[in-house]
Amino acid sequence: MTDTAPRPTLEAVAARAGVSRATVSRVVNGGDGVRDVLVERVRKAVEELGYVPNQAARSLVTRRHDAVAVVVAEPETRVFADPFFALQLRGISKELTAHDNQLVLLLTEGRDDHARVGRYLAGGHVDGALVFSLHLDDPLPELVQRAGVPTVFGGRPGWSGDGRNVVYVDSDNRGGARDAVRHLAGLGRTRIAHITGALDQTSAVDRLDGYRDVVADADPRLIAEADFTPAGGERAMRRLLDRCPDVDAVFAANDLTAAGALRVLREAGRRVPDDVAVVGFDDMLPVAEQTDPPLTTVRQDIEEMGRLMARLLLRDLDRGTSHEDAAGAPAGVVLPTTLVRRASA
Amino acid sequence: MTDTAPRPTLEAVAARAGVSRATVSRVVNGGDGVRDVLVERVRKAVEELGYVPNQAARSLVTRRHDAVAVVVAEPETRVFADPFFALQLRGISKELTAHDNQLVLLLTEGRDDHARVGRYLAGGHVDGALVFSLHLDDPLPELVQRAGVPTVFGGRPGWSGDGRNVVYVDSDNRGGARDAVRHLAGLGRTRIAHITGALDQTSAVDRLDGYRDVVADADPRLIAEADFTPAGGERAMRRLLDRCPDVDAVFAANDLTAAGALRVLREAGRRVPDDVAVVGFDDMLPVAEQTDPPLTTVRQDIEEMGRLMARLLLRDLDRGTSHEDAAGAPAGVVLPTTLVRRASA
DNA sequence: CGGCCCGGTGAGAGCGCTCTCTGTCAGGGC
DNA sequence: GCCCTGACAGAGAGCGCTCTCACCGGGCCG
Repeated sequence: MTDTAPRPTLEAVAARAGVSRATVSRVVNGGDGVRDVLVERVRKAVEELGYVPNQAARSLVTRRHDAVAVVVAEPETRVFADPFFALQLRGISKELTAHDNQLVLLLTEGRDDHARVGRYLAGGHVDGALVFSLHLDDPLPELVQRAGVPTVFGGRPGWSGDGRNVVYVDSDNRGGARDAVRHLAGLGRTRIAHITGALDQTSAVDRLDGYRDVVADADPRLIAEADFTPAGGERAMRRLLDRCPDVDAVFAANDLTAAGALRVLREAGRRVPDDVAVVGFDDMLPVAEQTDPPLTTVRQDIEEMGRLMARLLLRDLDRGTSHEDAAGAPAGVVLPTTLVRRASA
Repeated sequence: MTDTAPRPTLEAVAARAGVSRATVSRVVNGGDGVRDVLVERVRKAVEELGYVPNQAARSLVTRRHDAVAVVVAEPETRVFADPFFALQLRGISKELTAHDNQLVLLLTEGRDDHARVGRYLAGGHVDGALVFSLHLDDPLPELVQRAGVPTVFGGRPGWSGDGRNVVYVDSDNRGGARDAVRHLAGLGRTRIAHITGALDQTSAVDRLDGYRDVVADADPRLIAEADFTPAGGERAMRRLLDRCPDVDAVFAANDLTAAGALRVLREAGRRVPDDVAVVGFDDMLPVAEQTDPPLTTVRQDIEEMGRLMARLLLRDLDRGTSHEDAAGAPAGVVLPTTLVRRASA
């Protein structure tokens, strides 16, 4: 019962339409150079038989798969703790779908898995790859590049790509950080602290750089290193309060960290934003809106990032193995951020 | 330079090893019935040439793809607002990877997209599908079933599957809800309210049923309908406070809703848990741990759900088109939940 | 009026693999 | 010594599609 009726082939459609296989193929693939009468006849036959081309057979000869791999390194990290990834994926999916490409998801689980991913990509199962790799020392980018698959990275990879130009899409972490700190300064704050993210990630480094751009002469004690987690934020805030009791503003590397800081400030009896103003980063909604007070933060258009990554990759694929246009192609695209004002600053 | 060197074929490996294509094929696919000497020779040739089988060619003849589609309906909803989906995906990915299957992600964007998904599944590009569909009236499950692809659903679908047995994996929403309410009762609370989730989703219905199991004679005014959002939780809590000022406990259908309720309670000057105890559902970490006070809630093993879905599907695929074993196969697998005690109840 | 060109069509050769079927050789039973 | 058997190896026929190339006829140029 469940037996799948043998799927109709090109041959079957050709027979029914009274034409050759070649003609059916032409019609199915756009129908250029075929008389309208025949196009119509073929279309009808396709319809009646419920013909769907066999992708495997097609790929075998075209060497195209119309499929793109999305590689996410070490999902145990931050990636999975917030909707960031899901949103990006959605952007990617939309763009790929619009161009009739499939999305093959590859989640890596620890170092051993890298080899598997490398093998898969080198195996030529997909036309290109979209790679998310957070850590500076991650071997994945290089591995992917070596596999010879056209690739676009999500976030600036901490890797220069031995000569080849690395294409990536990132948020303007540095600019966003600058905006956040300037906002704080504009509020008249003079002792502005920064709780960093995990500094083995470019986003954290860039945000720190942005902070420094504005507070060039920052008291080094005003910078506390953390790791993008709430607990890390708490610890950092305690340290900060301890060594600089006069701190009157905090720019946290992300919302989770800011939430932790907020809690410590409340415990310490500091009023937010009156005594200490706080700004986060990400605009991670379930958190930013739920904190007390709601968090002023820097928003990035995450879905658009995903979309752009896909668009960049597809463009590359379209013009073949991105030959000598290295000079012209933009290596990195940086998306703007916006400051979202809520109650915390 | 970027030109991919022509990938070695079976033929090439055969030539190098001095055997026939058939023998290489046998070795690559397990190597049964081939003398050890030859196996070794072939292995060496494969290694030296860096041979990777062409999946397209293989699929063409085996009609197997070793790929599974994961279909997520309408990611605009709750699915994408929390790490739920990401965790499930991770479980699925782990299981699929362990069995050398690829994960093709299909996100649907509105109704029109259903057709696309149906076409894709019917097109025989994947061996099976894992489908997440939240809403009772979602046409997707039926569509997928009609496509004739072996399928496992995530969450109990609100659809009986005209005769065929629908396989799904779900959390014990009803049992978890019972535990939550019993916990509240055990605390001596007598006016226990329930803020429901969106009742067009089976999870919300099941949780409501669980509540009713324990508070059989519940005052109907103690039940306030919401929609799984924080804002909905706020509104529901206000209504509750309004019509039953003597409420001394609240079981919210999820953590987000509970967070909203918490805020309204604080505004209203009710102390939690002293005046009103609150329990959530999901144990959605960024929220449950950040609320004030931290939320007592019902945890579900989300990653395991994903894993189990994949396992069930692969089992089905292994024994061919799940023929007449309908009677024996379990239609639904329900995973247990556990109550996580924090400060709110 | 003959040769040419050109849009439109069909024939056929693979793409790289699997799998059946045939062939071979060694060993054992009679 | 002959035949049968069993364990391996190889030959070859496709899987369903694309794409090149040959072919055919009609309009056009000379």
